[in-house]
Amino acid sequence: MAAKSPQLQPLHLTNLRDQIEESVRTAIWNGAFRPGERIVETVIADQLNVSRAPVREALSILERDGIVVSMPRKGYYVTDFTEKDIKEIYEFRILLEVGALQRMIERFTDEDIARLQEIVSELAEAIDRGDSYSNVVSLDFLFHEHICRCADHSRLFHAWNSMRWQTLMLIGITTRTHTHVIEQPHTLHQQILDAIADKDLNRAASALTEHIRDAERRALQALPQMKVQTVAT
Amino acid sequence: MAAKSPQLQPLHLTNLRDQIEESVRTAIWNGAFRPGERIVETVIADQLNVSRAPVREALSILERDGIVVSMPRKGYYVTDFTEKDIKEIYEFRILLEVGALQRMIERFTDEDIARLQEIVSELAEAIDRGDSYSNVVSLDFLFHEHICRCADHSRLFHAWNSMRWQTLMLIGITTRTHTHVIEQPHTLHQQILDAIADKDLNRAASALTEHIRDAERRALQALPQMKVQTVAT
DNA sequence: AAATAGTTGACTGTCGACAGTCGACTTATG
DNA sequence: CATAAGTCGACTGTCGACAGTCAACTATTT
Repeated sequence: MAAKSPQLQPLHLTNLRDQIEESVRTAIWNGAFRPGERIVETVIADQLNVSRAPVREALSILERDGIVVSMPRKGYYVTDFTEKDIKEIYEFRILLEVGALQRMIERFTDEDIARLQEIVSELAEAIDRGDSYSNVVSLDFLFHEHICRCADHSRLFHAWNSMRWQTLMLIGITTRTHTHVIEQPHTLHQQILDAIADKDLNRAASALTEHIRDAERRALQALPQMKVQTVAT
Repeated sequence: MAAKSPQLQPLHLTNLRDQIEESVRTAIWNGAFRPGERIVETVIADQLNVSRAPVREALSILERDGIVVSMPRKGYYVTDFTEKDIKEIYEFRILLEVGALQRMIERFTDEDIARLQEIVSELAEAIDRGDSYSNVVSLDFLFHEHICRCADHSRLFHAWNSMRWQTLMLIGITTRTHTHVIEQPHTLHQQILDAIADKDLNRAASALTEHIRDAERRALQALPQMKVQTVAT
C-alpha cells in the first residue's frame, strides 16, 4: 500500500430513497411544503417519476429525523413545531452538546482544535463579509457538528443529527417570515474553542449553553410570526 | 361526562408492520437470530405469510432502534455489539436519564412519586420471591422508563427508548450465555427515589449513575462469553 | 498454482396493481 | 334545521413481479 491510486471521487451512486429524501427535505426547507401540510405519497411519486415504494422509505426516514410526522392510515404531515417543540429541541441540544464537549475534552487532538479554529475564522470572515444568513448558519452548524464528531460516540451523534435537521427546518421556516439580523457574536465561538483547548469543561459548557440559548431565544421570537403566516394560508 | 361508558379495551388493531416488528424483535431477543447473522427479507416474509413490503418497513424501524443494521444492497444484519457499543449505550443512558432526572425534579407530582414507589416495592418483592431474571429486568426498566416519562420531553424519551431496546437485546443475548445472579441491590432504587422526592438532584444523579454503571459492568463482563458463543457457531 | 474472467443463484431495489379505510359530501329522517 | 345514515373519491397498506447487483463458485489463462 505504498502509492495510493490517483484519488477518484467516490461517485455517489445513491439509491432513489436517498435522492427522494433530500428532495423532500429541501422542498420543506424552502417552503414548498408548509408546516402542518399533508404530504401525499402518490403526489411525490408522480412528480418525481418514481413508484411509491422509495417515497415511503424516504418519508419514514424524514419521520425519524422529526421533520414529518405520520398518522396511521392518514398519511404524512410536515411537522408543525410548537413552542414546546422548540424548547425541547434546544434543551436537548444543550444536553447532547455538553455531553459531547465532555468527551471531546478527554480525547481531542491538535488537528481537531485546528479544524475548529478554521471554522471559527471562516465564520468570522463570513459575518464580516455580510454573507447570506444560510451561509453563516451552515458554518455555525459545522462548528457544532465537529464537536459532536470529536466525541466519537455514534449514538450521541445520531441523536444530535436529528436535532440538527429539526433546527434547520425551524430556521428554514422562520427565515422566510422573519428577517434575521445576523448577530452571531463570533466572540462566543472563539470563547468556546479556547475553553476546549484549555480543557476547561465548565467554561466551555457554559459558553456553549449560552450560545444555544441565544439561538433558542431567536427561534421563539420568530415563532409567532411563523404561526400567523401558517394559519393565514 | 357523568357516567363513563363501560370501559372497552382499546383493541390494538395494528398494522402488519408493527406485528412483524415485534415478531422479529422477540426472535432476536430469544436467540432465533444470532448477533451478526444476516436477516433476509424474503425469508421473514415467507415465514410470516406476508409480502416483503411490511417486512422492509419493520426492519427499517428495528434499524432506527439500533437492533439491526442495514448494508446497502446487501441486506440487514443483527447488530453485533462490540465493547465500544456497550460503553456507548450505558454512557448515553446516563446522560439521558440524568437529564430526565433534572426535568423530573422540576415538575413531578405526588402521583409520580407514588407510582415510582409502587414499582420499587414490586421490584423488591420480586427479588425476594426469587422471580425470573427477565421479570426483574422488566420491572427495573419500568422504573427507568417512568423517570424518563416524567421528564415530559418527547425527544429525550425517544432517544432513551432506543437505548432501552439496545440494552434489552444485550441482556437477552447475554442471559443465554451467562447465568445471572440477581444482585440488584434494591436499596439503590429506593435511594434514587428518596433523592428525587427530596428534590436533591446531585444525590439522585449519582445514585442513578452508579446503578447504571453497575449494569454496564455486568454487561461488559458477560461480553467475552457471548463472543465465544457467537464465533463458535 | 495464482490470478483473472465467466457463470449462476439469491436477494434487494423498484414497480404497478388492488383492496380496505378515512373524510367530505350528499341524502334521508325527525 | 339539526342529526343520522348512505355515497363516493382519494389515499394508504399490502401484494406479487421483475430487473439489476452481489457473492460464491467454476472455468480459463499464464
